[in-house]
Amino acid sequence: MTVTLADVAARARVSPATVSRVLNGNYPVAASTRERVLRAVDELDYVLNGPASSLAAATSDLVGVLVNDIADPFFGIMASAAQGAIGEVASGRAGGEKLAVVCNTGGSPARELTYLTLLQRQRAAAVILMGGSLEDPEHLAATAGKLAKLAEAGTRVVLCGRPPVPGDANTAALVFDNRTGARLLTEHLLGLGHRRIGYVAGPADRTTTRHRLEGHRAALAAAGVAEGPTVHGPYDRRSGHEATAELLARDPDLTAVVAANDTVALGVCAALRERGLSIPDDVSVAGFDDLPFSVDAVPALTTVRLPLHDAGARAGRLAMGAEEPPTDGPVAVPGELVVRGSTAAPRG
Amino acid sequence: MTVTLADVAARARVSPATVSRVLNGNYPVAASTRERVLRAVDELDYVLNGPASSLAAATSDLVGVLVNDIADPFFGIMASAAQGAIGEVASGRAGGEKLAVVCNTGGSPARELTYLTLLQRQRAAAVILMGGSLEDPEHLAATAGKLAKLAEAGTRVVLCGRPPVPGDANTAALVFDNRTGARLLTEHLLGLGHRRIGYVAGPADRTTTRHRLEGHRAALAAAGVAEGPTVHGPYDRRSGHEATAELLARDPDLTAVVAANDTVALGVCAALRERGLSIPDDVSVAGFDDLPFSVDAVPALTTVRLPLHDAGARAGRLAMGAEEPPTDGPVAVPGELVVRGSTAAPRG
DNA sequence: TCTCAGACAGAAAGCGCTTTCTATCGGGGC
DNA sequence: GCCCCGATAGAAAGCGCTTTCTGTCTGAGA
Repeated sequence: MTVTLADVAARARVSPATVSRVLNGNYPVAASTRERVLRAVDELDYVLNGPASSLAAATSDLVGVLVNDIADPFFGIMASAAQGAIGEVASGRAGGEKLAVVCNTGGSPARELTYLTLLQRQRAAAVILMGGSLEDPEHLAATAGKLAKLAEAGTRVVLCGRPPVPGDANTAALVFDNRTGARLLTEHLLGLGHRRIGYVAGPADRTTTRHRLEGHRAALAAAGVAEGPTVHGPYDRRSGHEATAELLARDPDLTAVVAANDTVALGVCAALRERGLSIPDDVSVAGFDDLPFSVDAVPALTTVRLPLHDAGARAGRLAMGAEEPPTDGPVAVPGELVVRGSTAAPRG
Repeated sequence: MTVTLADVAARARVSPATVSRVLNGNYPVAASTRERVLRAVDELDYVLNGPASSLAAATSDLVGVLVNDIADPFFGIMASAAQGAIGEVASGRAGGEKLAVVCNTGGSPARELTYLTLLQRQRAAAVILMGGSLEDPEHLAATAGKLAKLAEAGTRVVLCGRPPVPGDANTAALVFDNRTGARLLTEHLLGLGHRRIGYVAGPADRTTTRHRLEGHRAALAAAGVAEGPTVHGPYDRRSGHEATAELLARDPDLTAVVAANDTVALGVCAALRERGLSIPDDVSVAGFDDLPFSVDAVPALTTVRLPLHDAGARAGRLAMGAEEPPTDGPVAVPGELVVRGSTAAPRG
């Protein structure tokens, strides 16, 4: 029925071992033999049996990329960059074709663990975890345990945009400097003269949420300005939309709103407009991430640009072992303040 | 080193066969035995060896979802829905845990084929191809061949938003009715009184592009209105931005622009604004897909809503065999015209 | 009491590949 | 002319699981 290595070997009049060696290219094979084998492979339309190969070699060519929300371009961009980098590295290695796949956890710790187990089952070559994590100690411990098991089994683990596991110095980590980015953003607002700043934060128990909030508060504290109202919600536009009403109810004299990210900011803008408030004349709005649509918002969004593409690509290379991770802790990826039309000095 | 089935068997004082049966739940095992096995699994922290299992069973628990661009929410939403549905169906079956993974082809035919081969290697349980395909006969034939091979090997193949392979009646297919959607949209514009309508199309050789363009032209033809300028480009905002200049150069008196999709429409809006043209007073703009950000554009985008989530979920169920595909051709998924602020009657 | 069906459990044969460990074959060095 | 080495190729032993084929044992029916 299906063509096997043995069939190819028979056709090429060599042993299965030789065919395997030709296909994996890690053992000297005479050019003429190689050619004969390759021809047989072609003629028989042979496709390697992945599971058999993985079983025998005790490793597979799967690389898993876990993301919190695949429908969010924030993750899409990073994942895409990682896949691209992985493909690029793989194409330069004989028989190194990797199956880079992205798994959508939907932000659920349970699904994250499930995916990790599934990848562990497959003896994945590498796993990249993208995006902030839940700060629940139990889940953190469970994840750390899984990652340790994976690493132990030879799977390369890379964190991208997620704080390193404490005490685990040997998994590569890329972390966005959310704190500094948020601080710069709030400083910008303070510099414009804003003193009543509302904040629409992400889910309360996520690292990203906390870090951005901390940066925001640090800026406020440094300037001696009191913290305005803060509302937590998911990282989506609806959250921004709903939170705005709450923010305004708590402080009707708000002159600026900082959102957890650009998507949320869009919701904030919509809600503000619905109430007849103009941006930035009545209220300034700022986002975070600088996703592609942010420049097209009206007015264009002031935000903090994160080098999503670069970070994803780097994570991909790290996962392929094509780049050495720094030995002294995680790589800090800085964000860059991008000032656009959605922020301005508050009305006289 | 690593714990194997045999270790678990030894610990539970049963044969490996029994452990396997407990884990796969498809053979009667006494409750007490089952419990003993499960405990052993737990105590030893056993993780099934996927490759070994797949090899022996000649099938794996991988489900591949191929998308053209993972950074585009259009695909993200569908992929997310599909993964969700797959997870849901899987959780209802003992040992039916599936590893739903999304693969990003970047619209490249070569990568599409590569992924298909990789998935074939893994003996994937199912493959879902999302989004329109290239219309190159050679690539079409290559893809059709691969899909036939996959189906033959027992992999379930589902097309979502991609026209069925001619002559292949047994792979399930969900197709968006892009033609009708596009026709409705252009009819809406015509109804408002527009007679000079520019069109920013997607890449020339894609099915989606062609179908939308055909619907647009059909509406024009039915109304006896001459076709305005048309420019092709990728499905991104930049394309819309650049195409707008071209469109305006070809016909400075354009009163409306139809874009290939919402993302492109955003680019069109930006370009129009940069030239000091107001939307919809000077020029009406329409998109397609109704992605989440479209309602937040200013003005909100008139577009054609595609039930991306539903379609993705359905594709997922089809891939799991949890829903029977219709025997009489593909399922046509209709789009719904959504009229918002970006379109209005042309100026006097 | 004896038989037999039904419910479980075990033995063992692979699944298709990788990878040591062994040949085998020409040559160059002495 | 002999020995040893480098370059290739083959033999064969698994990798860890699934599954068919056989039991074994229990209780119901006769």
